[in-house]
Amino acid sequence: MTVAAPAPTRQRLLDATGELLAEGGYAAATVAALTSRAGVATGTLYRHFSSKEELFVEVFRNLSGRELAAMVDAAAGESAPLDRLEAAIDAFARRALAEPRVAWALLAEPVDALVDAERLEYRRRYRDLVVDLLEDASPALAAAIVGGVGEALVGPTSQPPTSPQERSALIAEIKAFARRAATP
Amino acid sequence: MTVAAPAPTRQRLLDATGELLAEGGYAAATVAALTSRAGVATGTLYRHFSSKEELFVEVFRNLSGRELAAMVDAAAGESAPLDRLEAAIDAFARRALAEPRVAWALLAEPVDALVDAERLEYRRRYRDLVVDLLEDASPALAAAIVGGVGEALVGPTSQPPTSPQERSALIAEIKAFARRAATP
DNA sequence: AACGTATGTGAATCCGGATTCACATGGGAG
DNA sequence: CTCCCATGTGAATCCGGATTCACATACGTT
Repeated sequence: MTVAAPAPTRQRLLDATGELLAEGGYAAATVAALTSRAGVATGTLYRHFSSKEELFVEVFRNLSGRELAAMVDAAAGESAPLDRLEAAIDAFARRALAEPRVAWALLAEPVDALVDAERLEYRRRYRDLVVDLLEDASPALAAAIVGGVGEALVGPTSQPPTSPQERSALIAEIKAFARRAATP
Repeated sequence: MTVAAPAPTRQRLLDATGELLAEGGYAAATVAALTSRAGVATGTLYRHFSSKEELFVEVFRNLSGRELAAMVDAAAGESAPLDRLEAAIDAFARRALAEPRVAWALLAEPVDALVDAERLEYRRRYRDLVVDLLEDASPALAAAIVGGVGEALVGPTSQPPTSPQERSALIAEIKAFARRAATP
């Protein structure tokens, strides 16, 4: 007796939106484009979500949750605080470089108010994760580490994706940065 | 010989936009609002700028240039690389905390494409300034330092403005962070 | 004075994309 | 068999803010 099993259509809308996001960011995910990719009419969106924004929020939440989980997971394998931080950053960096468009959409790309609020929430979680991994680091320091990793990786000044070697070098450098910053 | 001529219209438009920006961000600076504050009709904007975006770009450029200049200036008083970095960050942080709305508008607030491009440019300059102050630090490290300082100061996770003491403590913590991160 | 150019005006218009709604359709309940 | 509700459709509509443009006005030039 499955209660509220998500209608296939609903899931197709979520999937289509995620795909469009990964390809061309929020700008590419218009109602016309995403309903068409999901194989439904525009009006159908509103049978499952009260607005486009709400659909976006759900997609955003799913994607962000996955990233956070991957970091927590990676950190679980280590026991020393600095090693945990490094493991989490390693996971984050690898994933971000593998799917740069998604990373950009989650961390920095301009969107509407509701999604922005959601992003705020997730930034806080990243920060709190760092506070946690380092066993009660100050929030400001944790924020600086999160911001530093983010900027170096997907910030507007970061170089476009690199060759495998350069990629490894970048990740190593970012981890070294974080370790120094976190070392009292 | 004109004496104390009233600010020309073009300048009044720039000023009005800057004020609105400092008060309510880009969202508050609609064409209707800013022309009204400047005391002219909407159409007048287009006698001096080819579009609203261009007006914004000019305002943005002025404000950002001022910030960058303040940092360069502050750094000029020091001779050791780490001291120069610290002085520049100190100047940046004090100004950002004094005018948080402006700092947010310059560093992070979502806007349109043209302004975004300008912001990109200025982020690079901040980064390059750090590369320079540290005498050829790697761009990635410089970006991480810039990102870290920015996030801790005006990022979405940073606490709202604090009391004078808390403010000093935050600045001190950020400087310490940058110093550690920049120390080989 | 007559003309030309720069500047100002603001209601009308445009514009792109989200949202609505009158009209299907299908399948389960009574 | 009929009714009802959930779901689907897509053209029409709405919406908010930027942009245009026909009509002043001021002032310098000839």
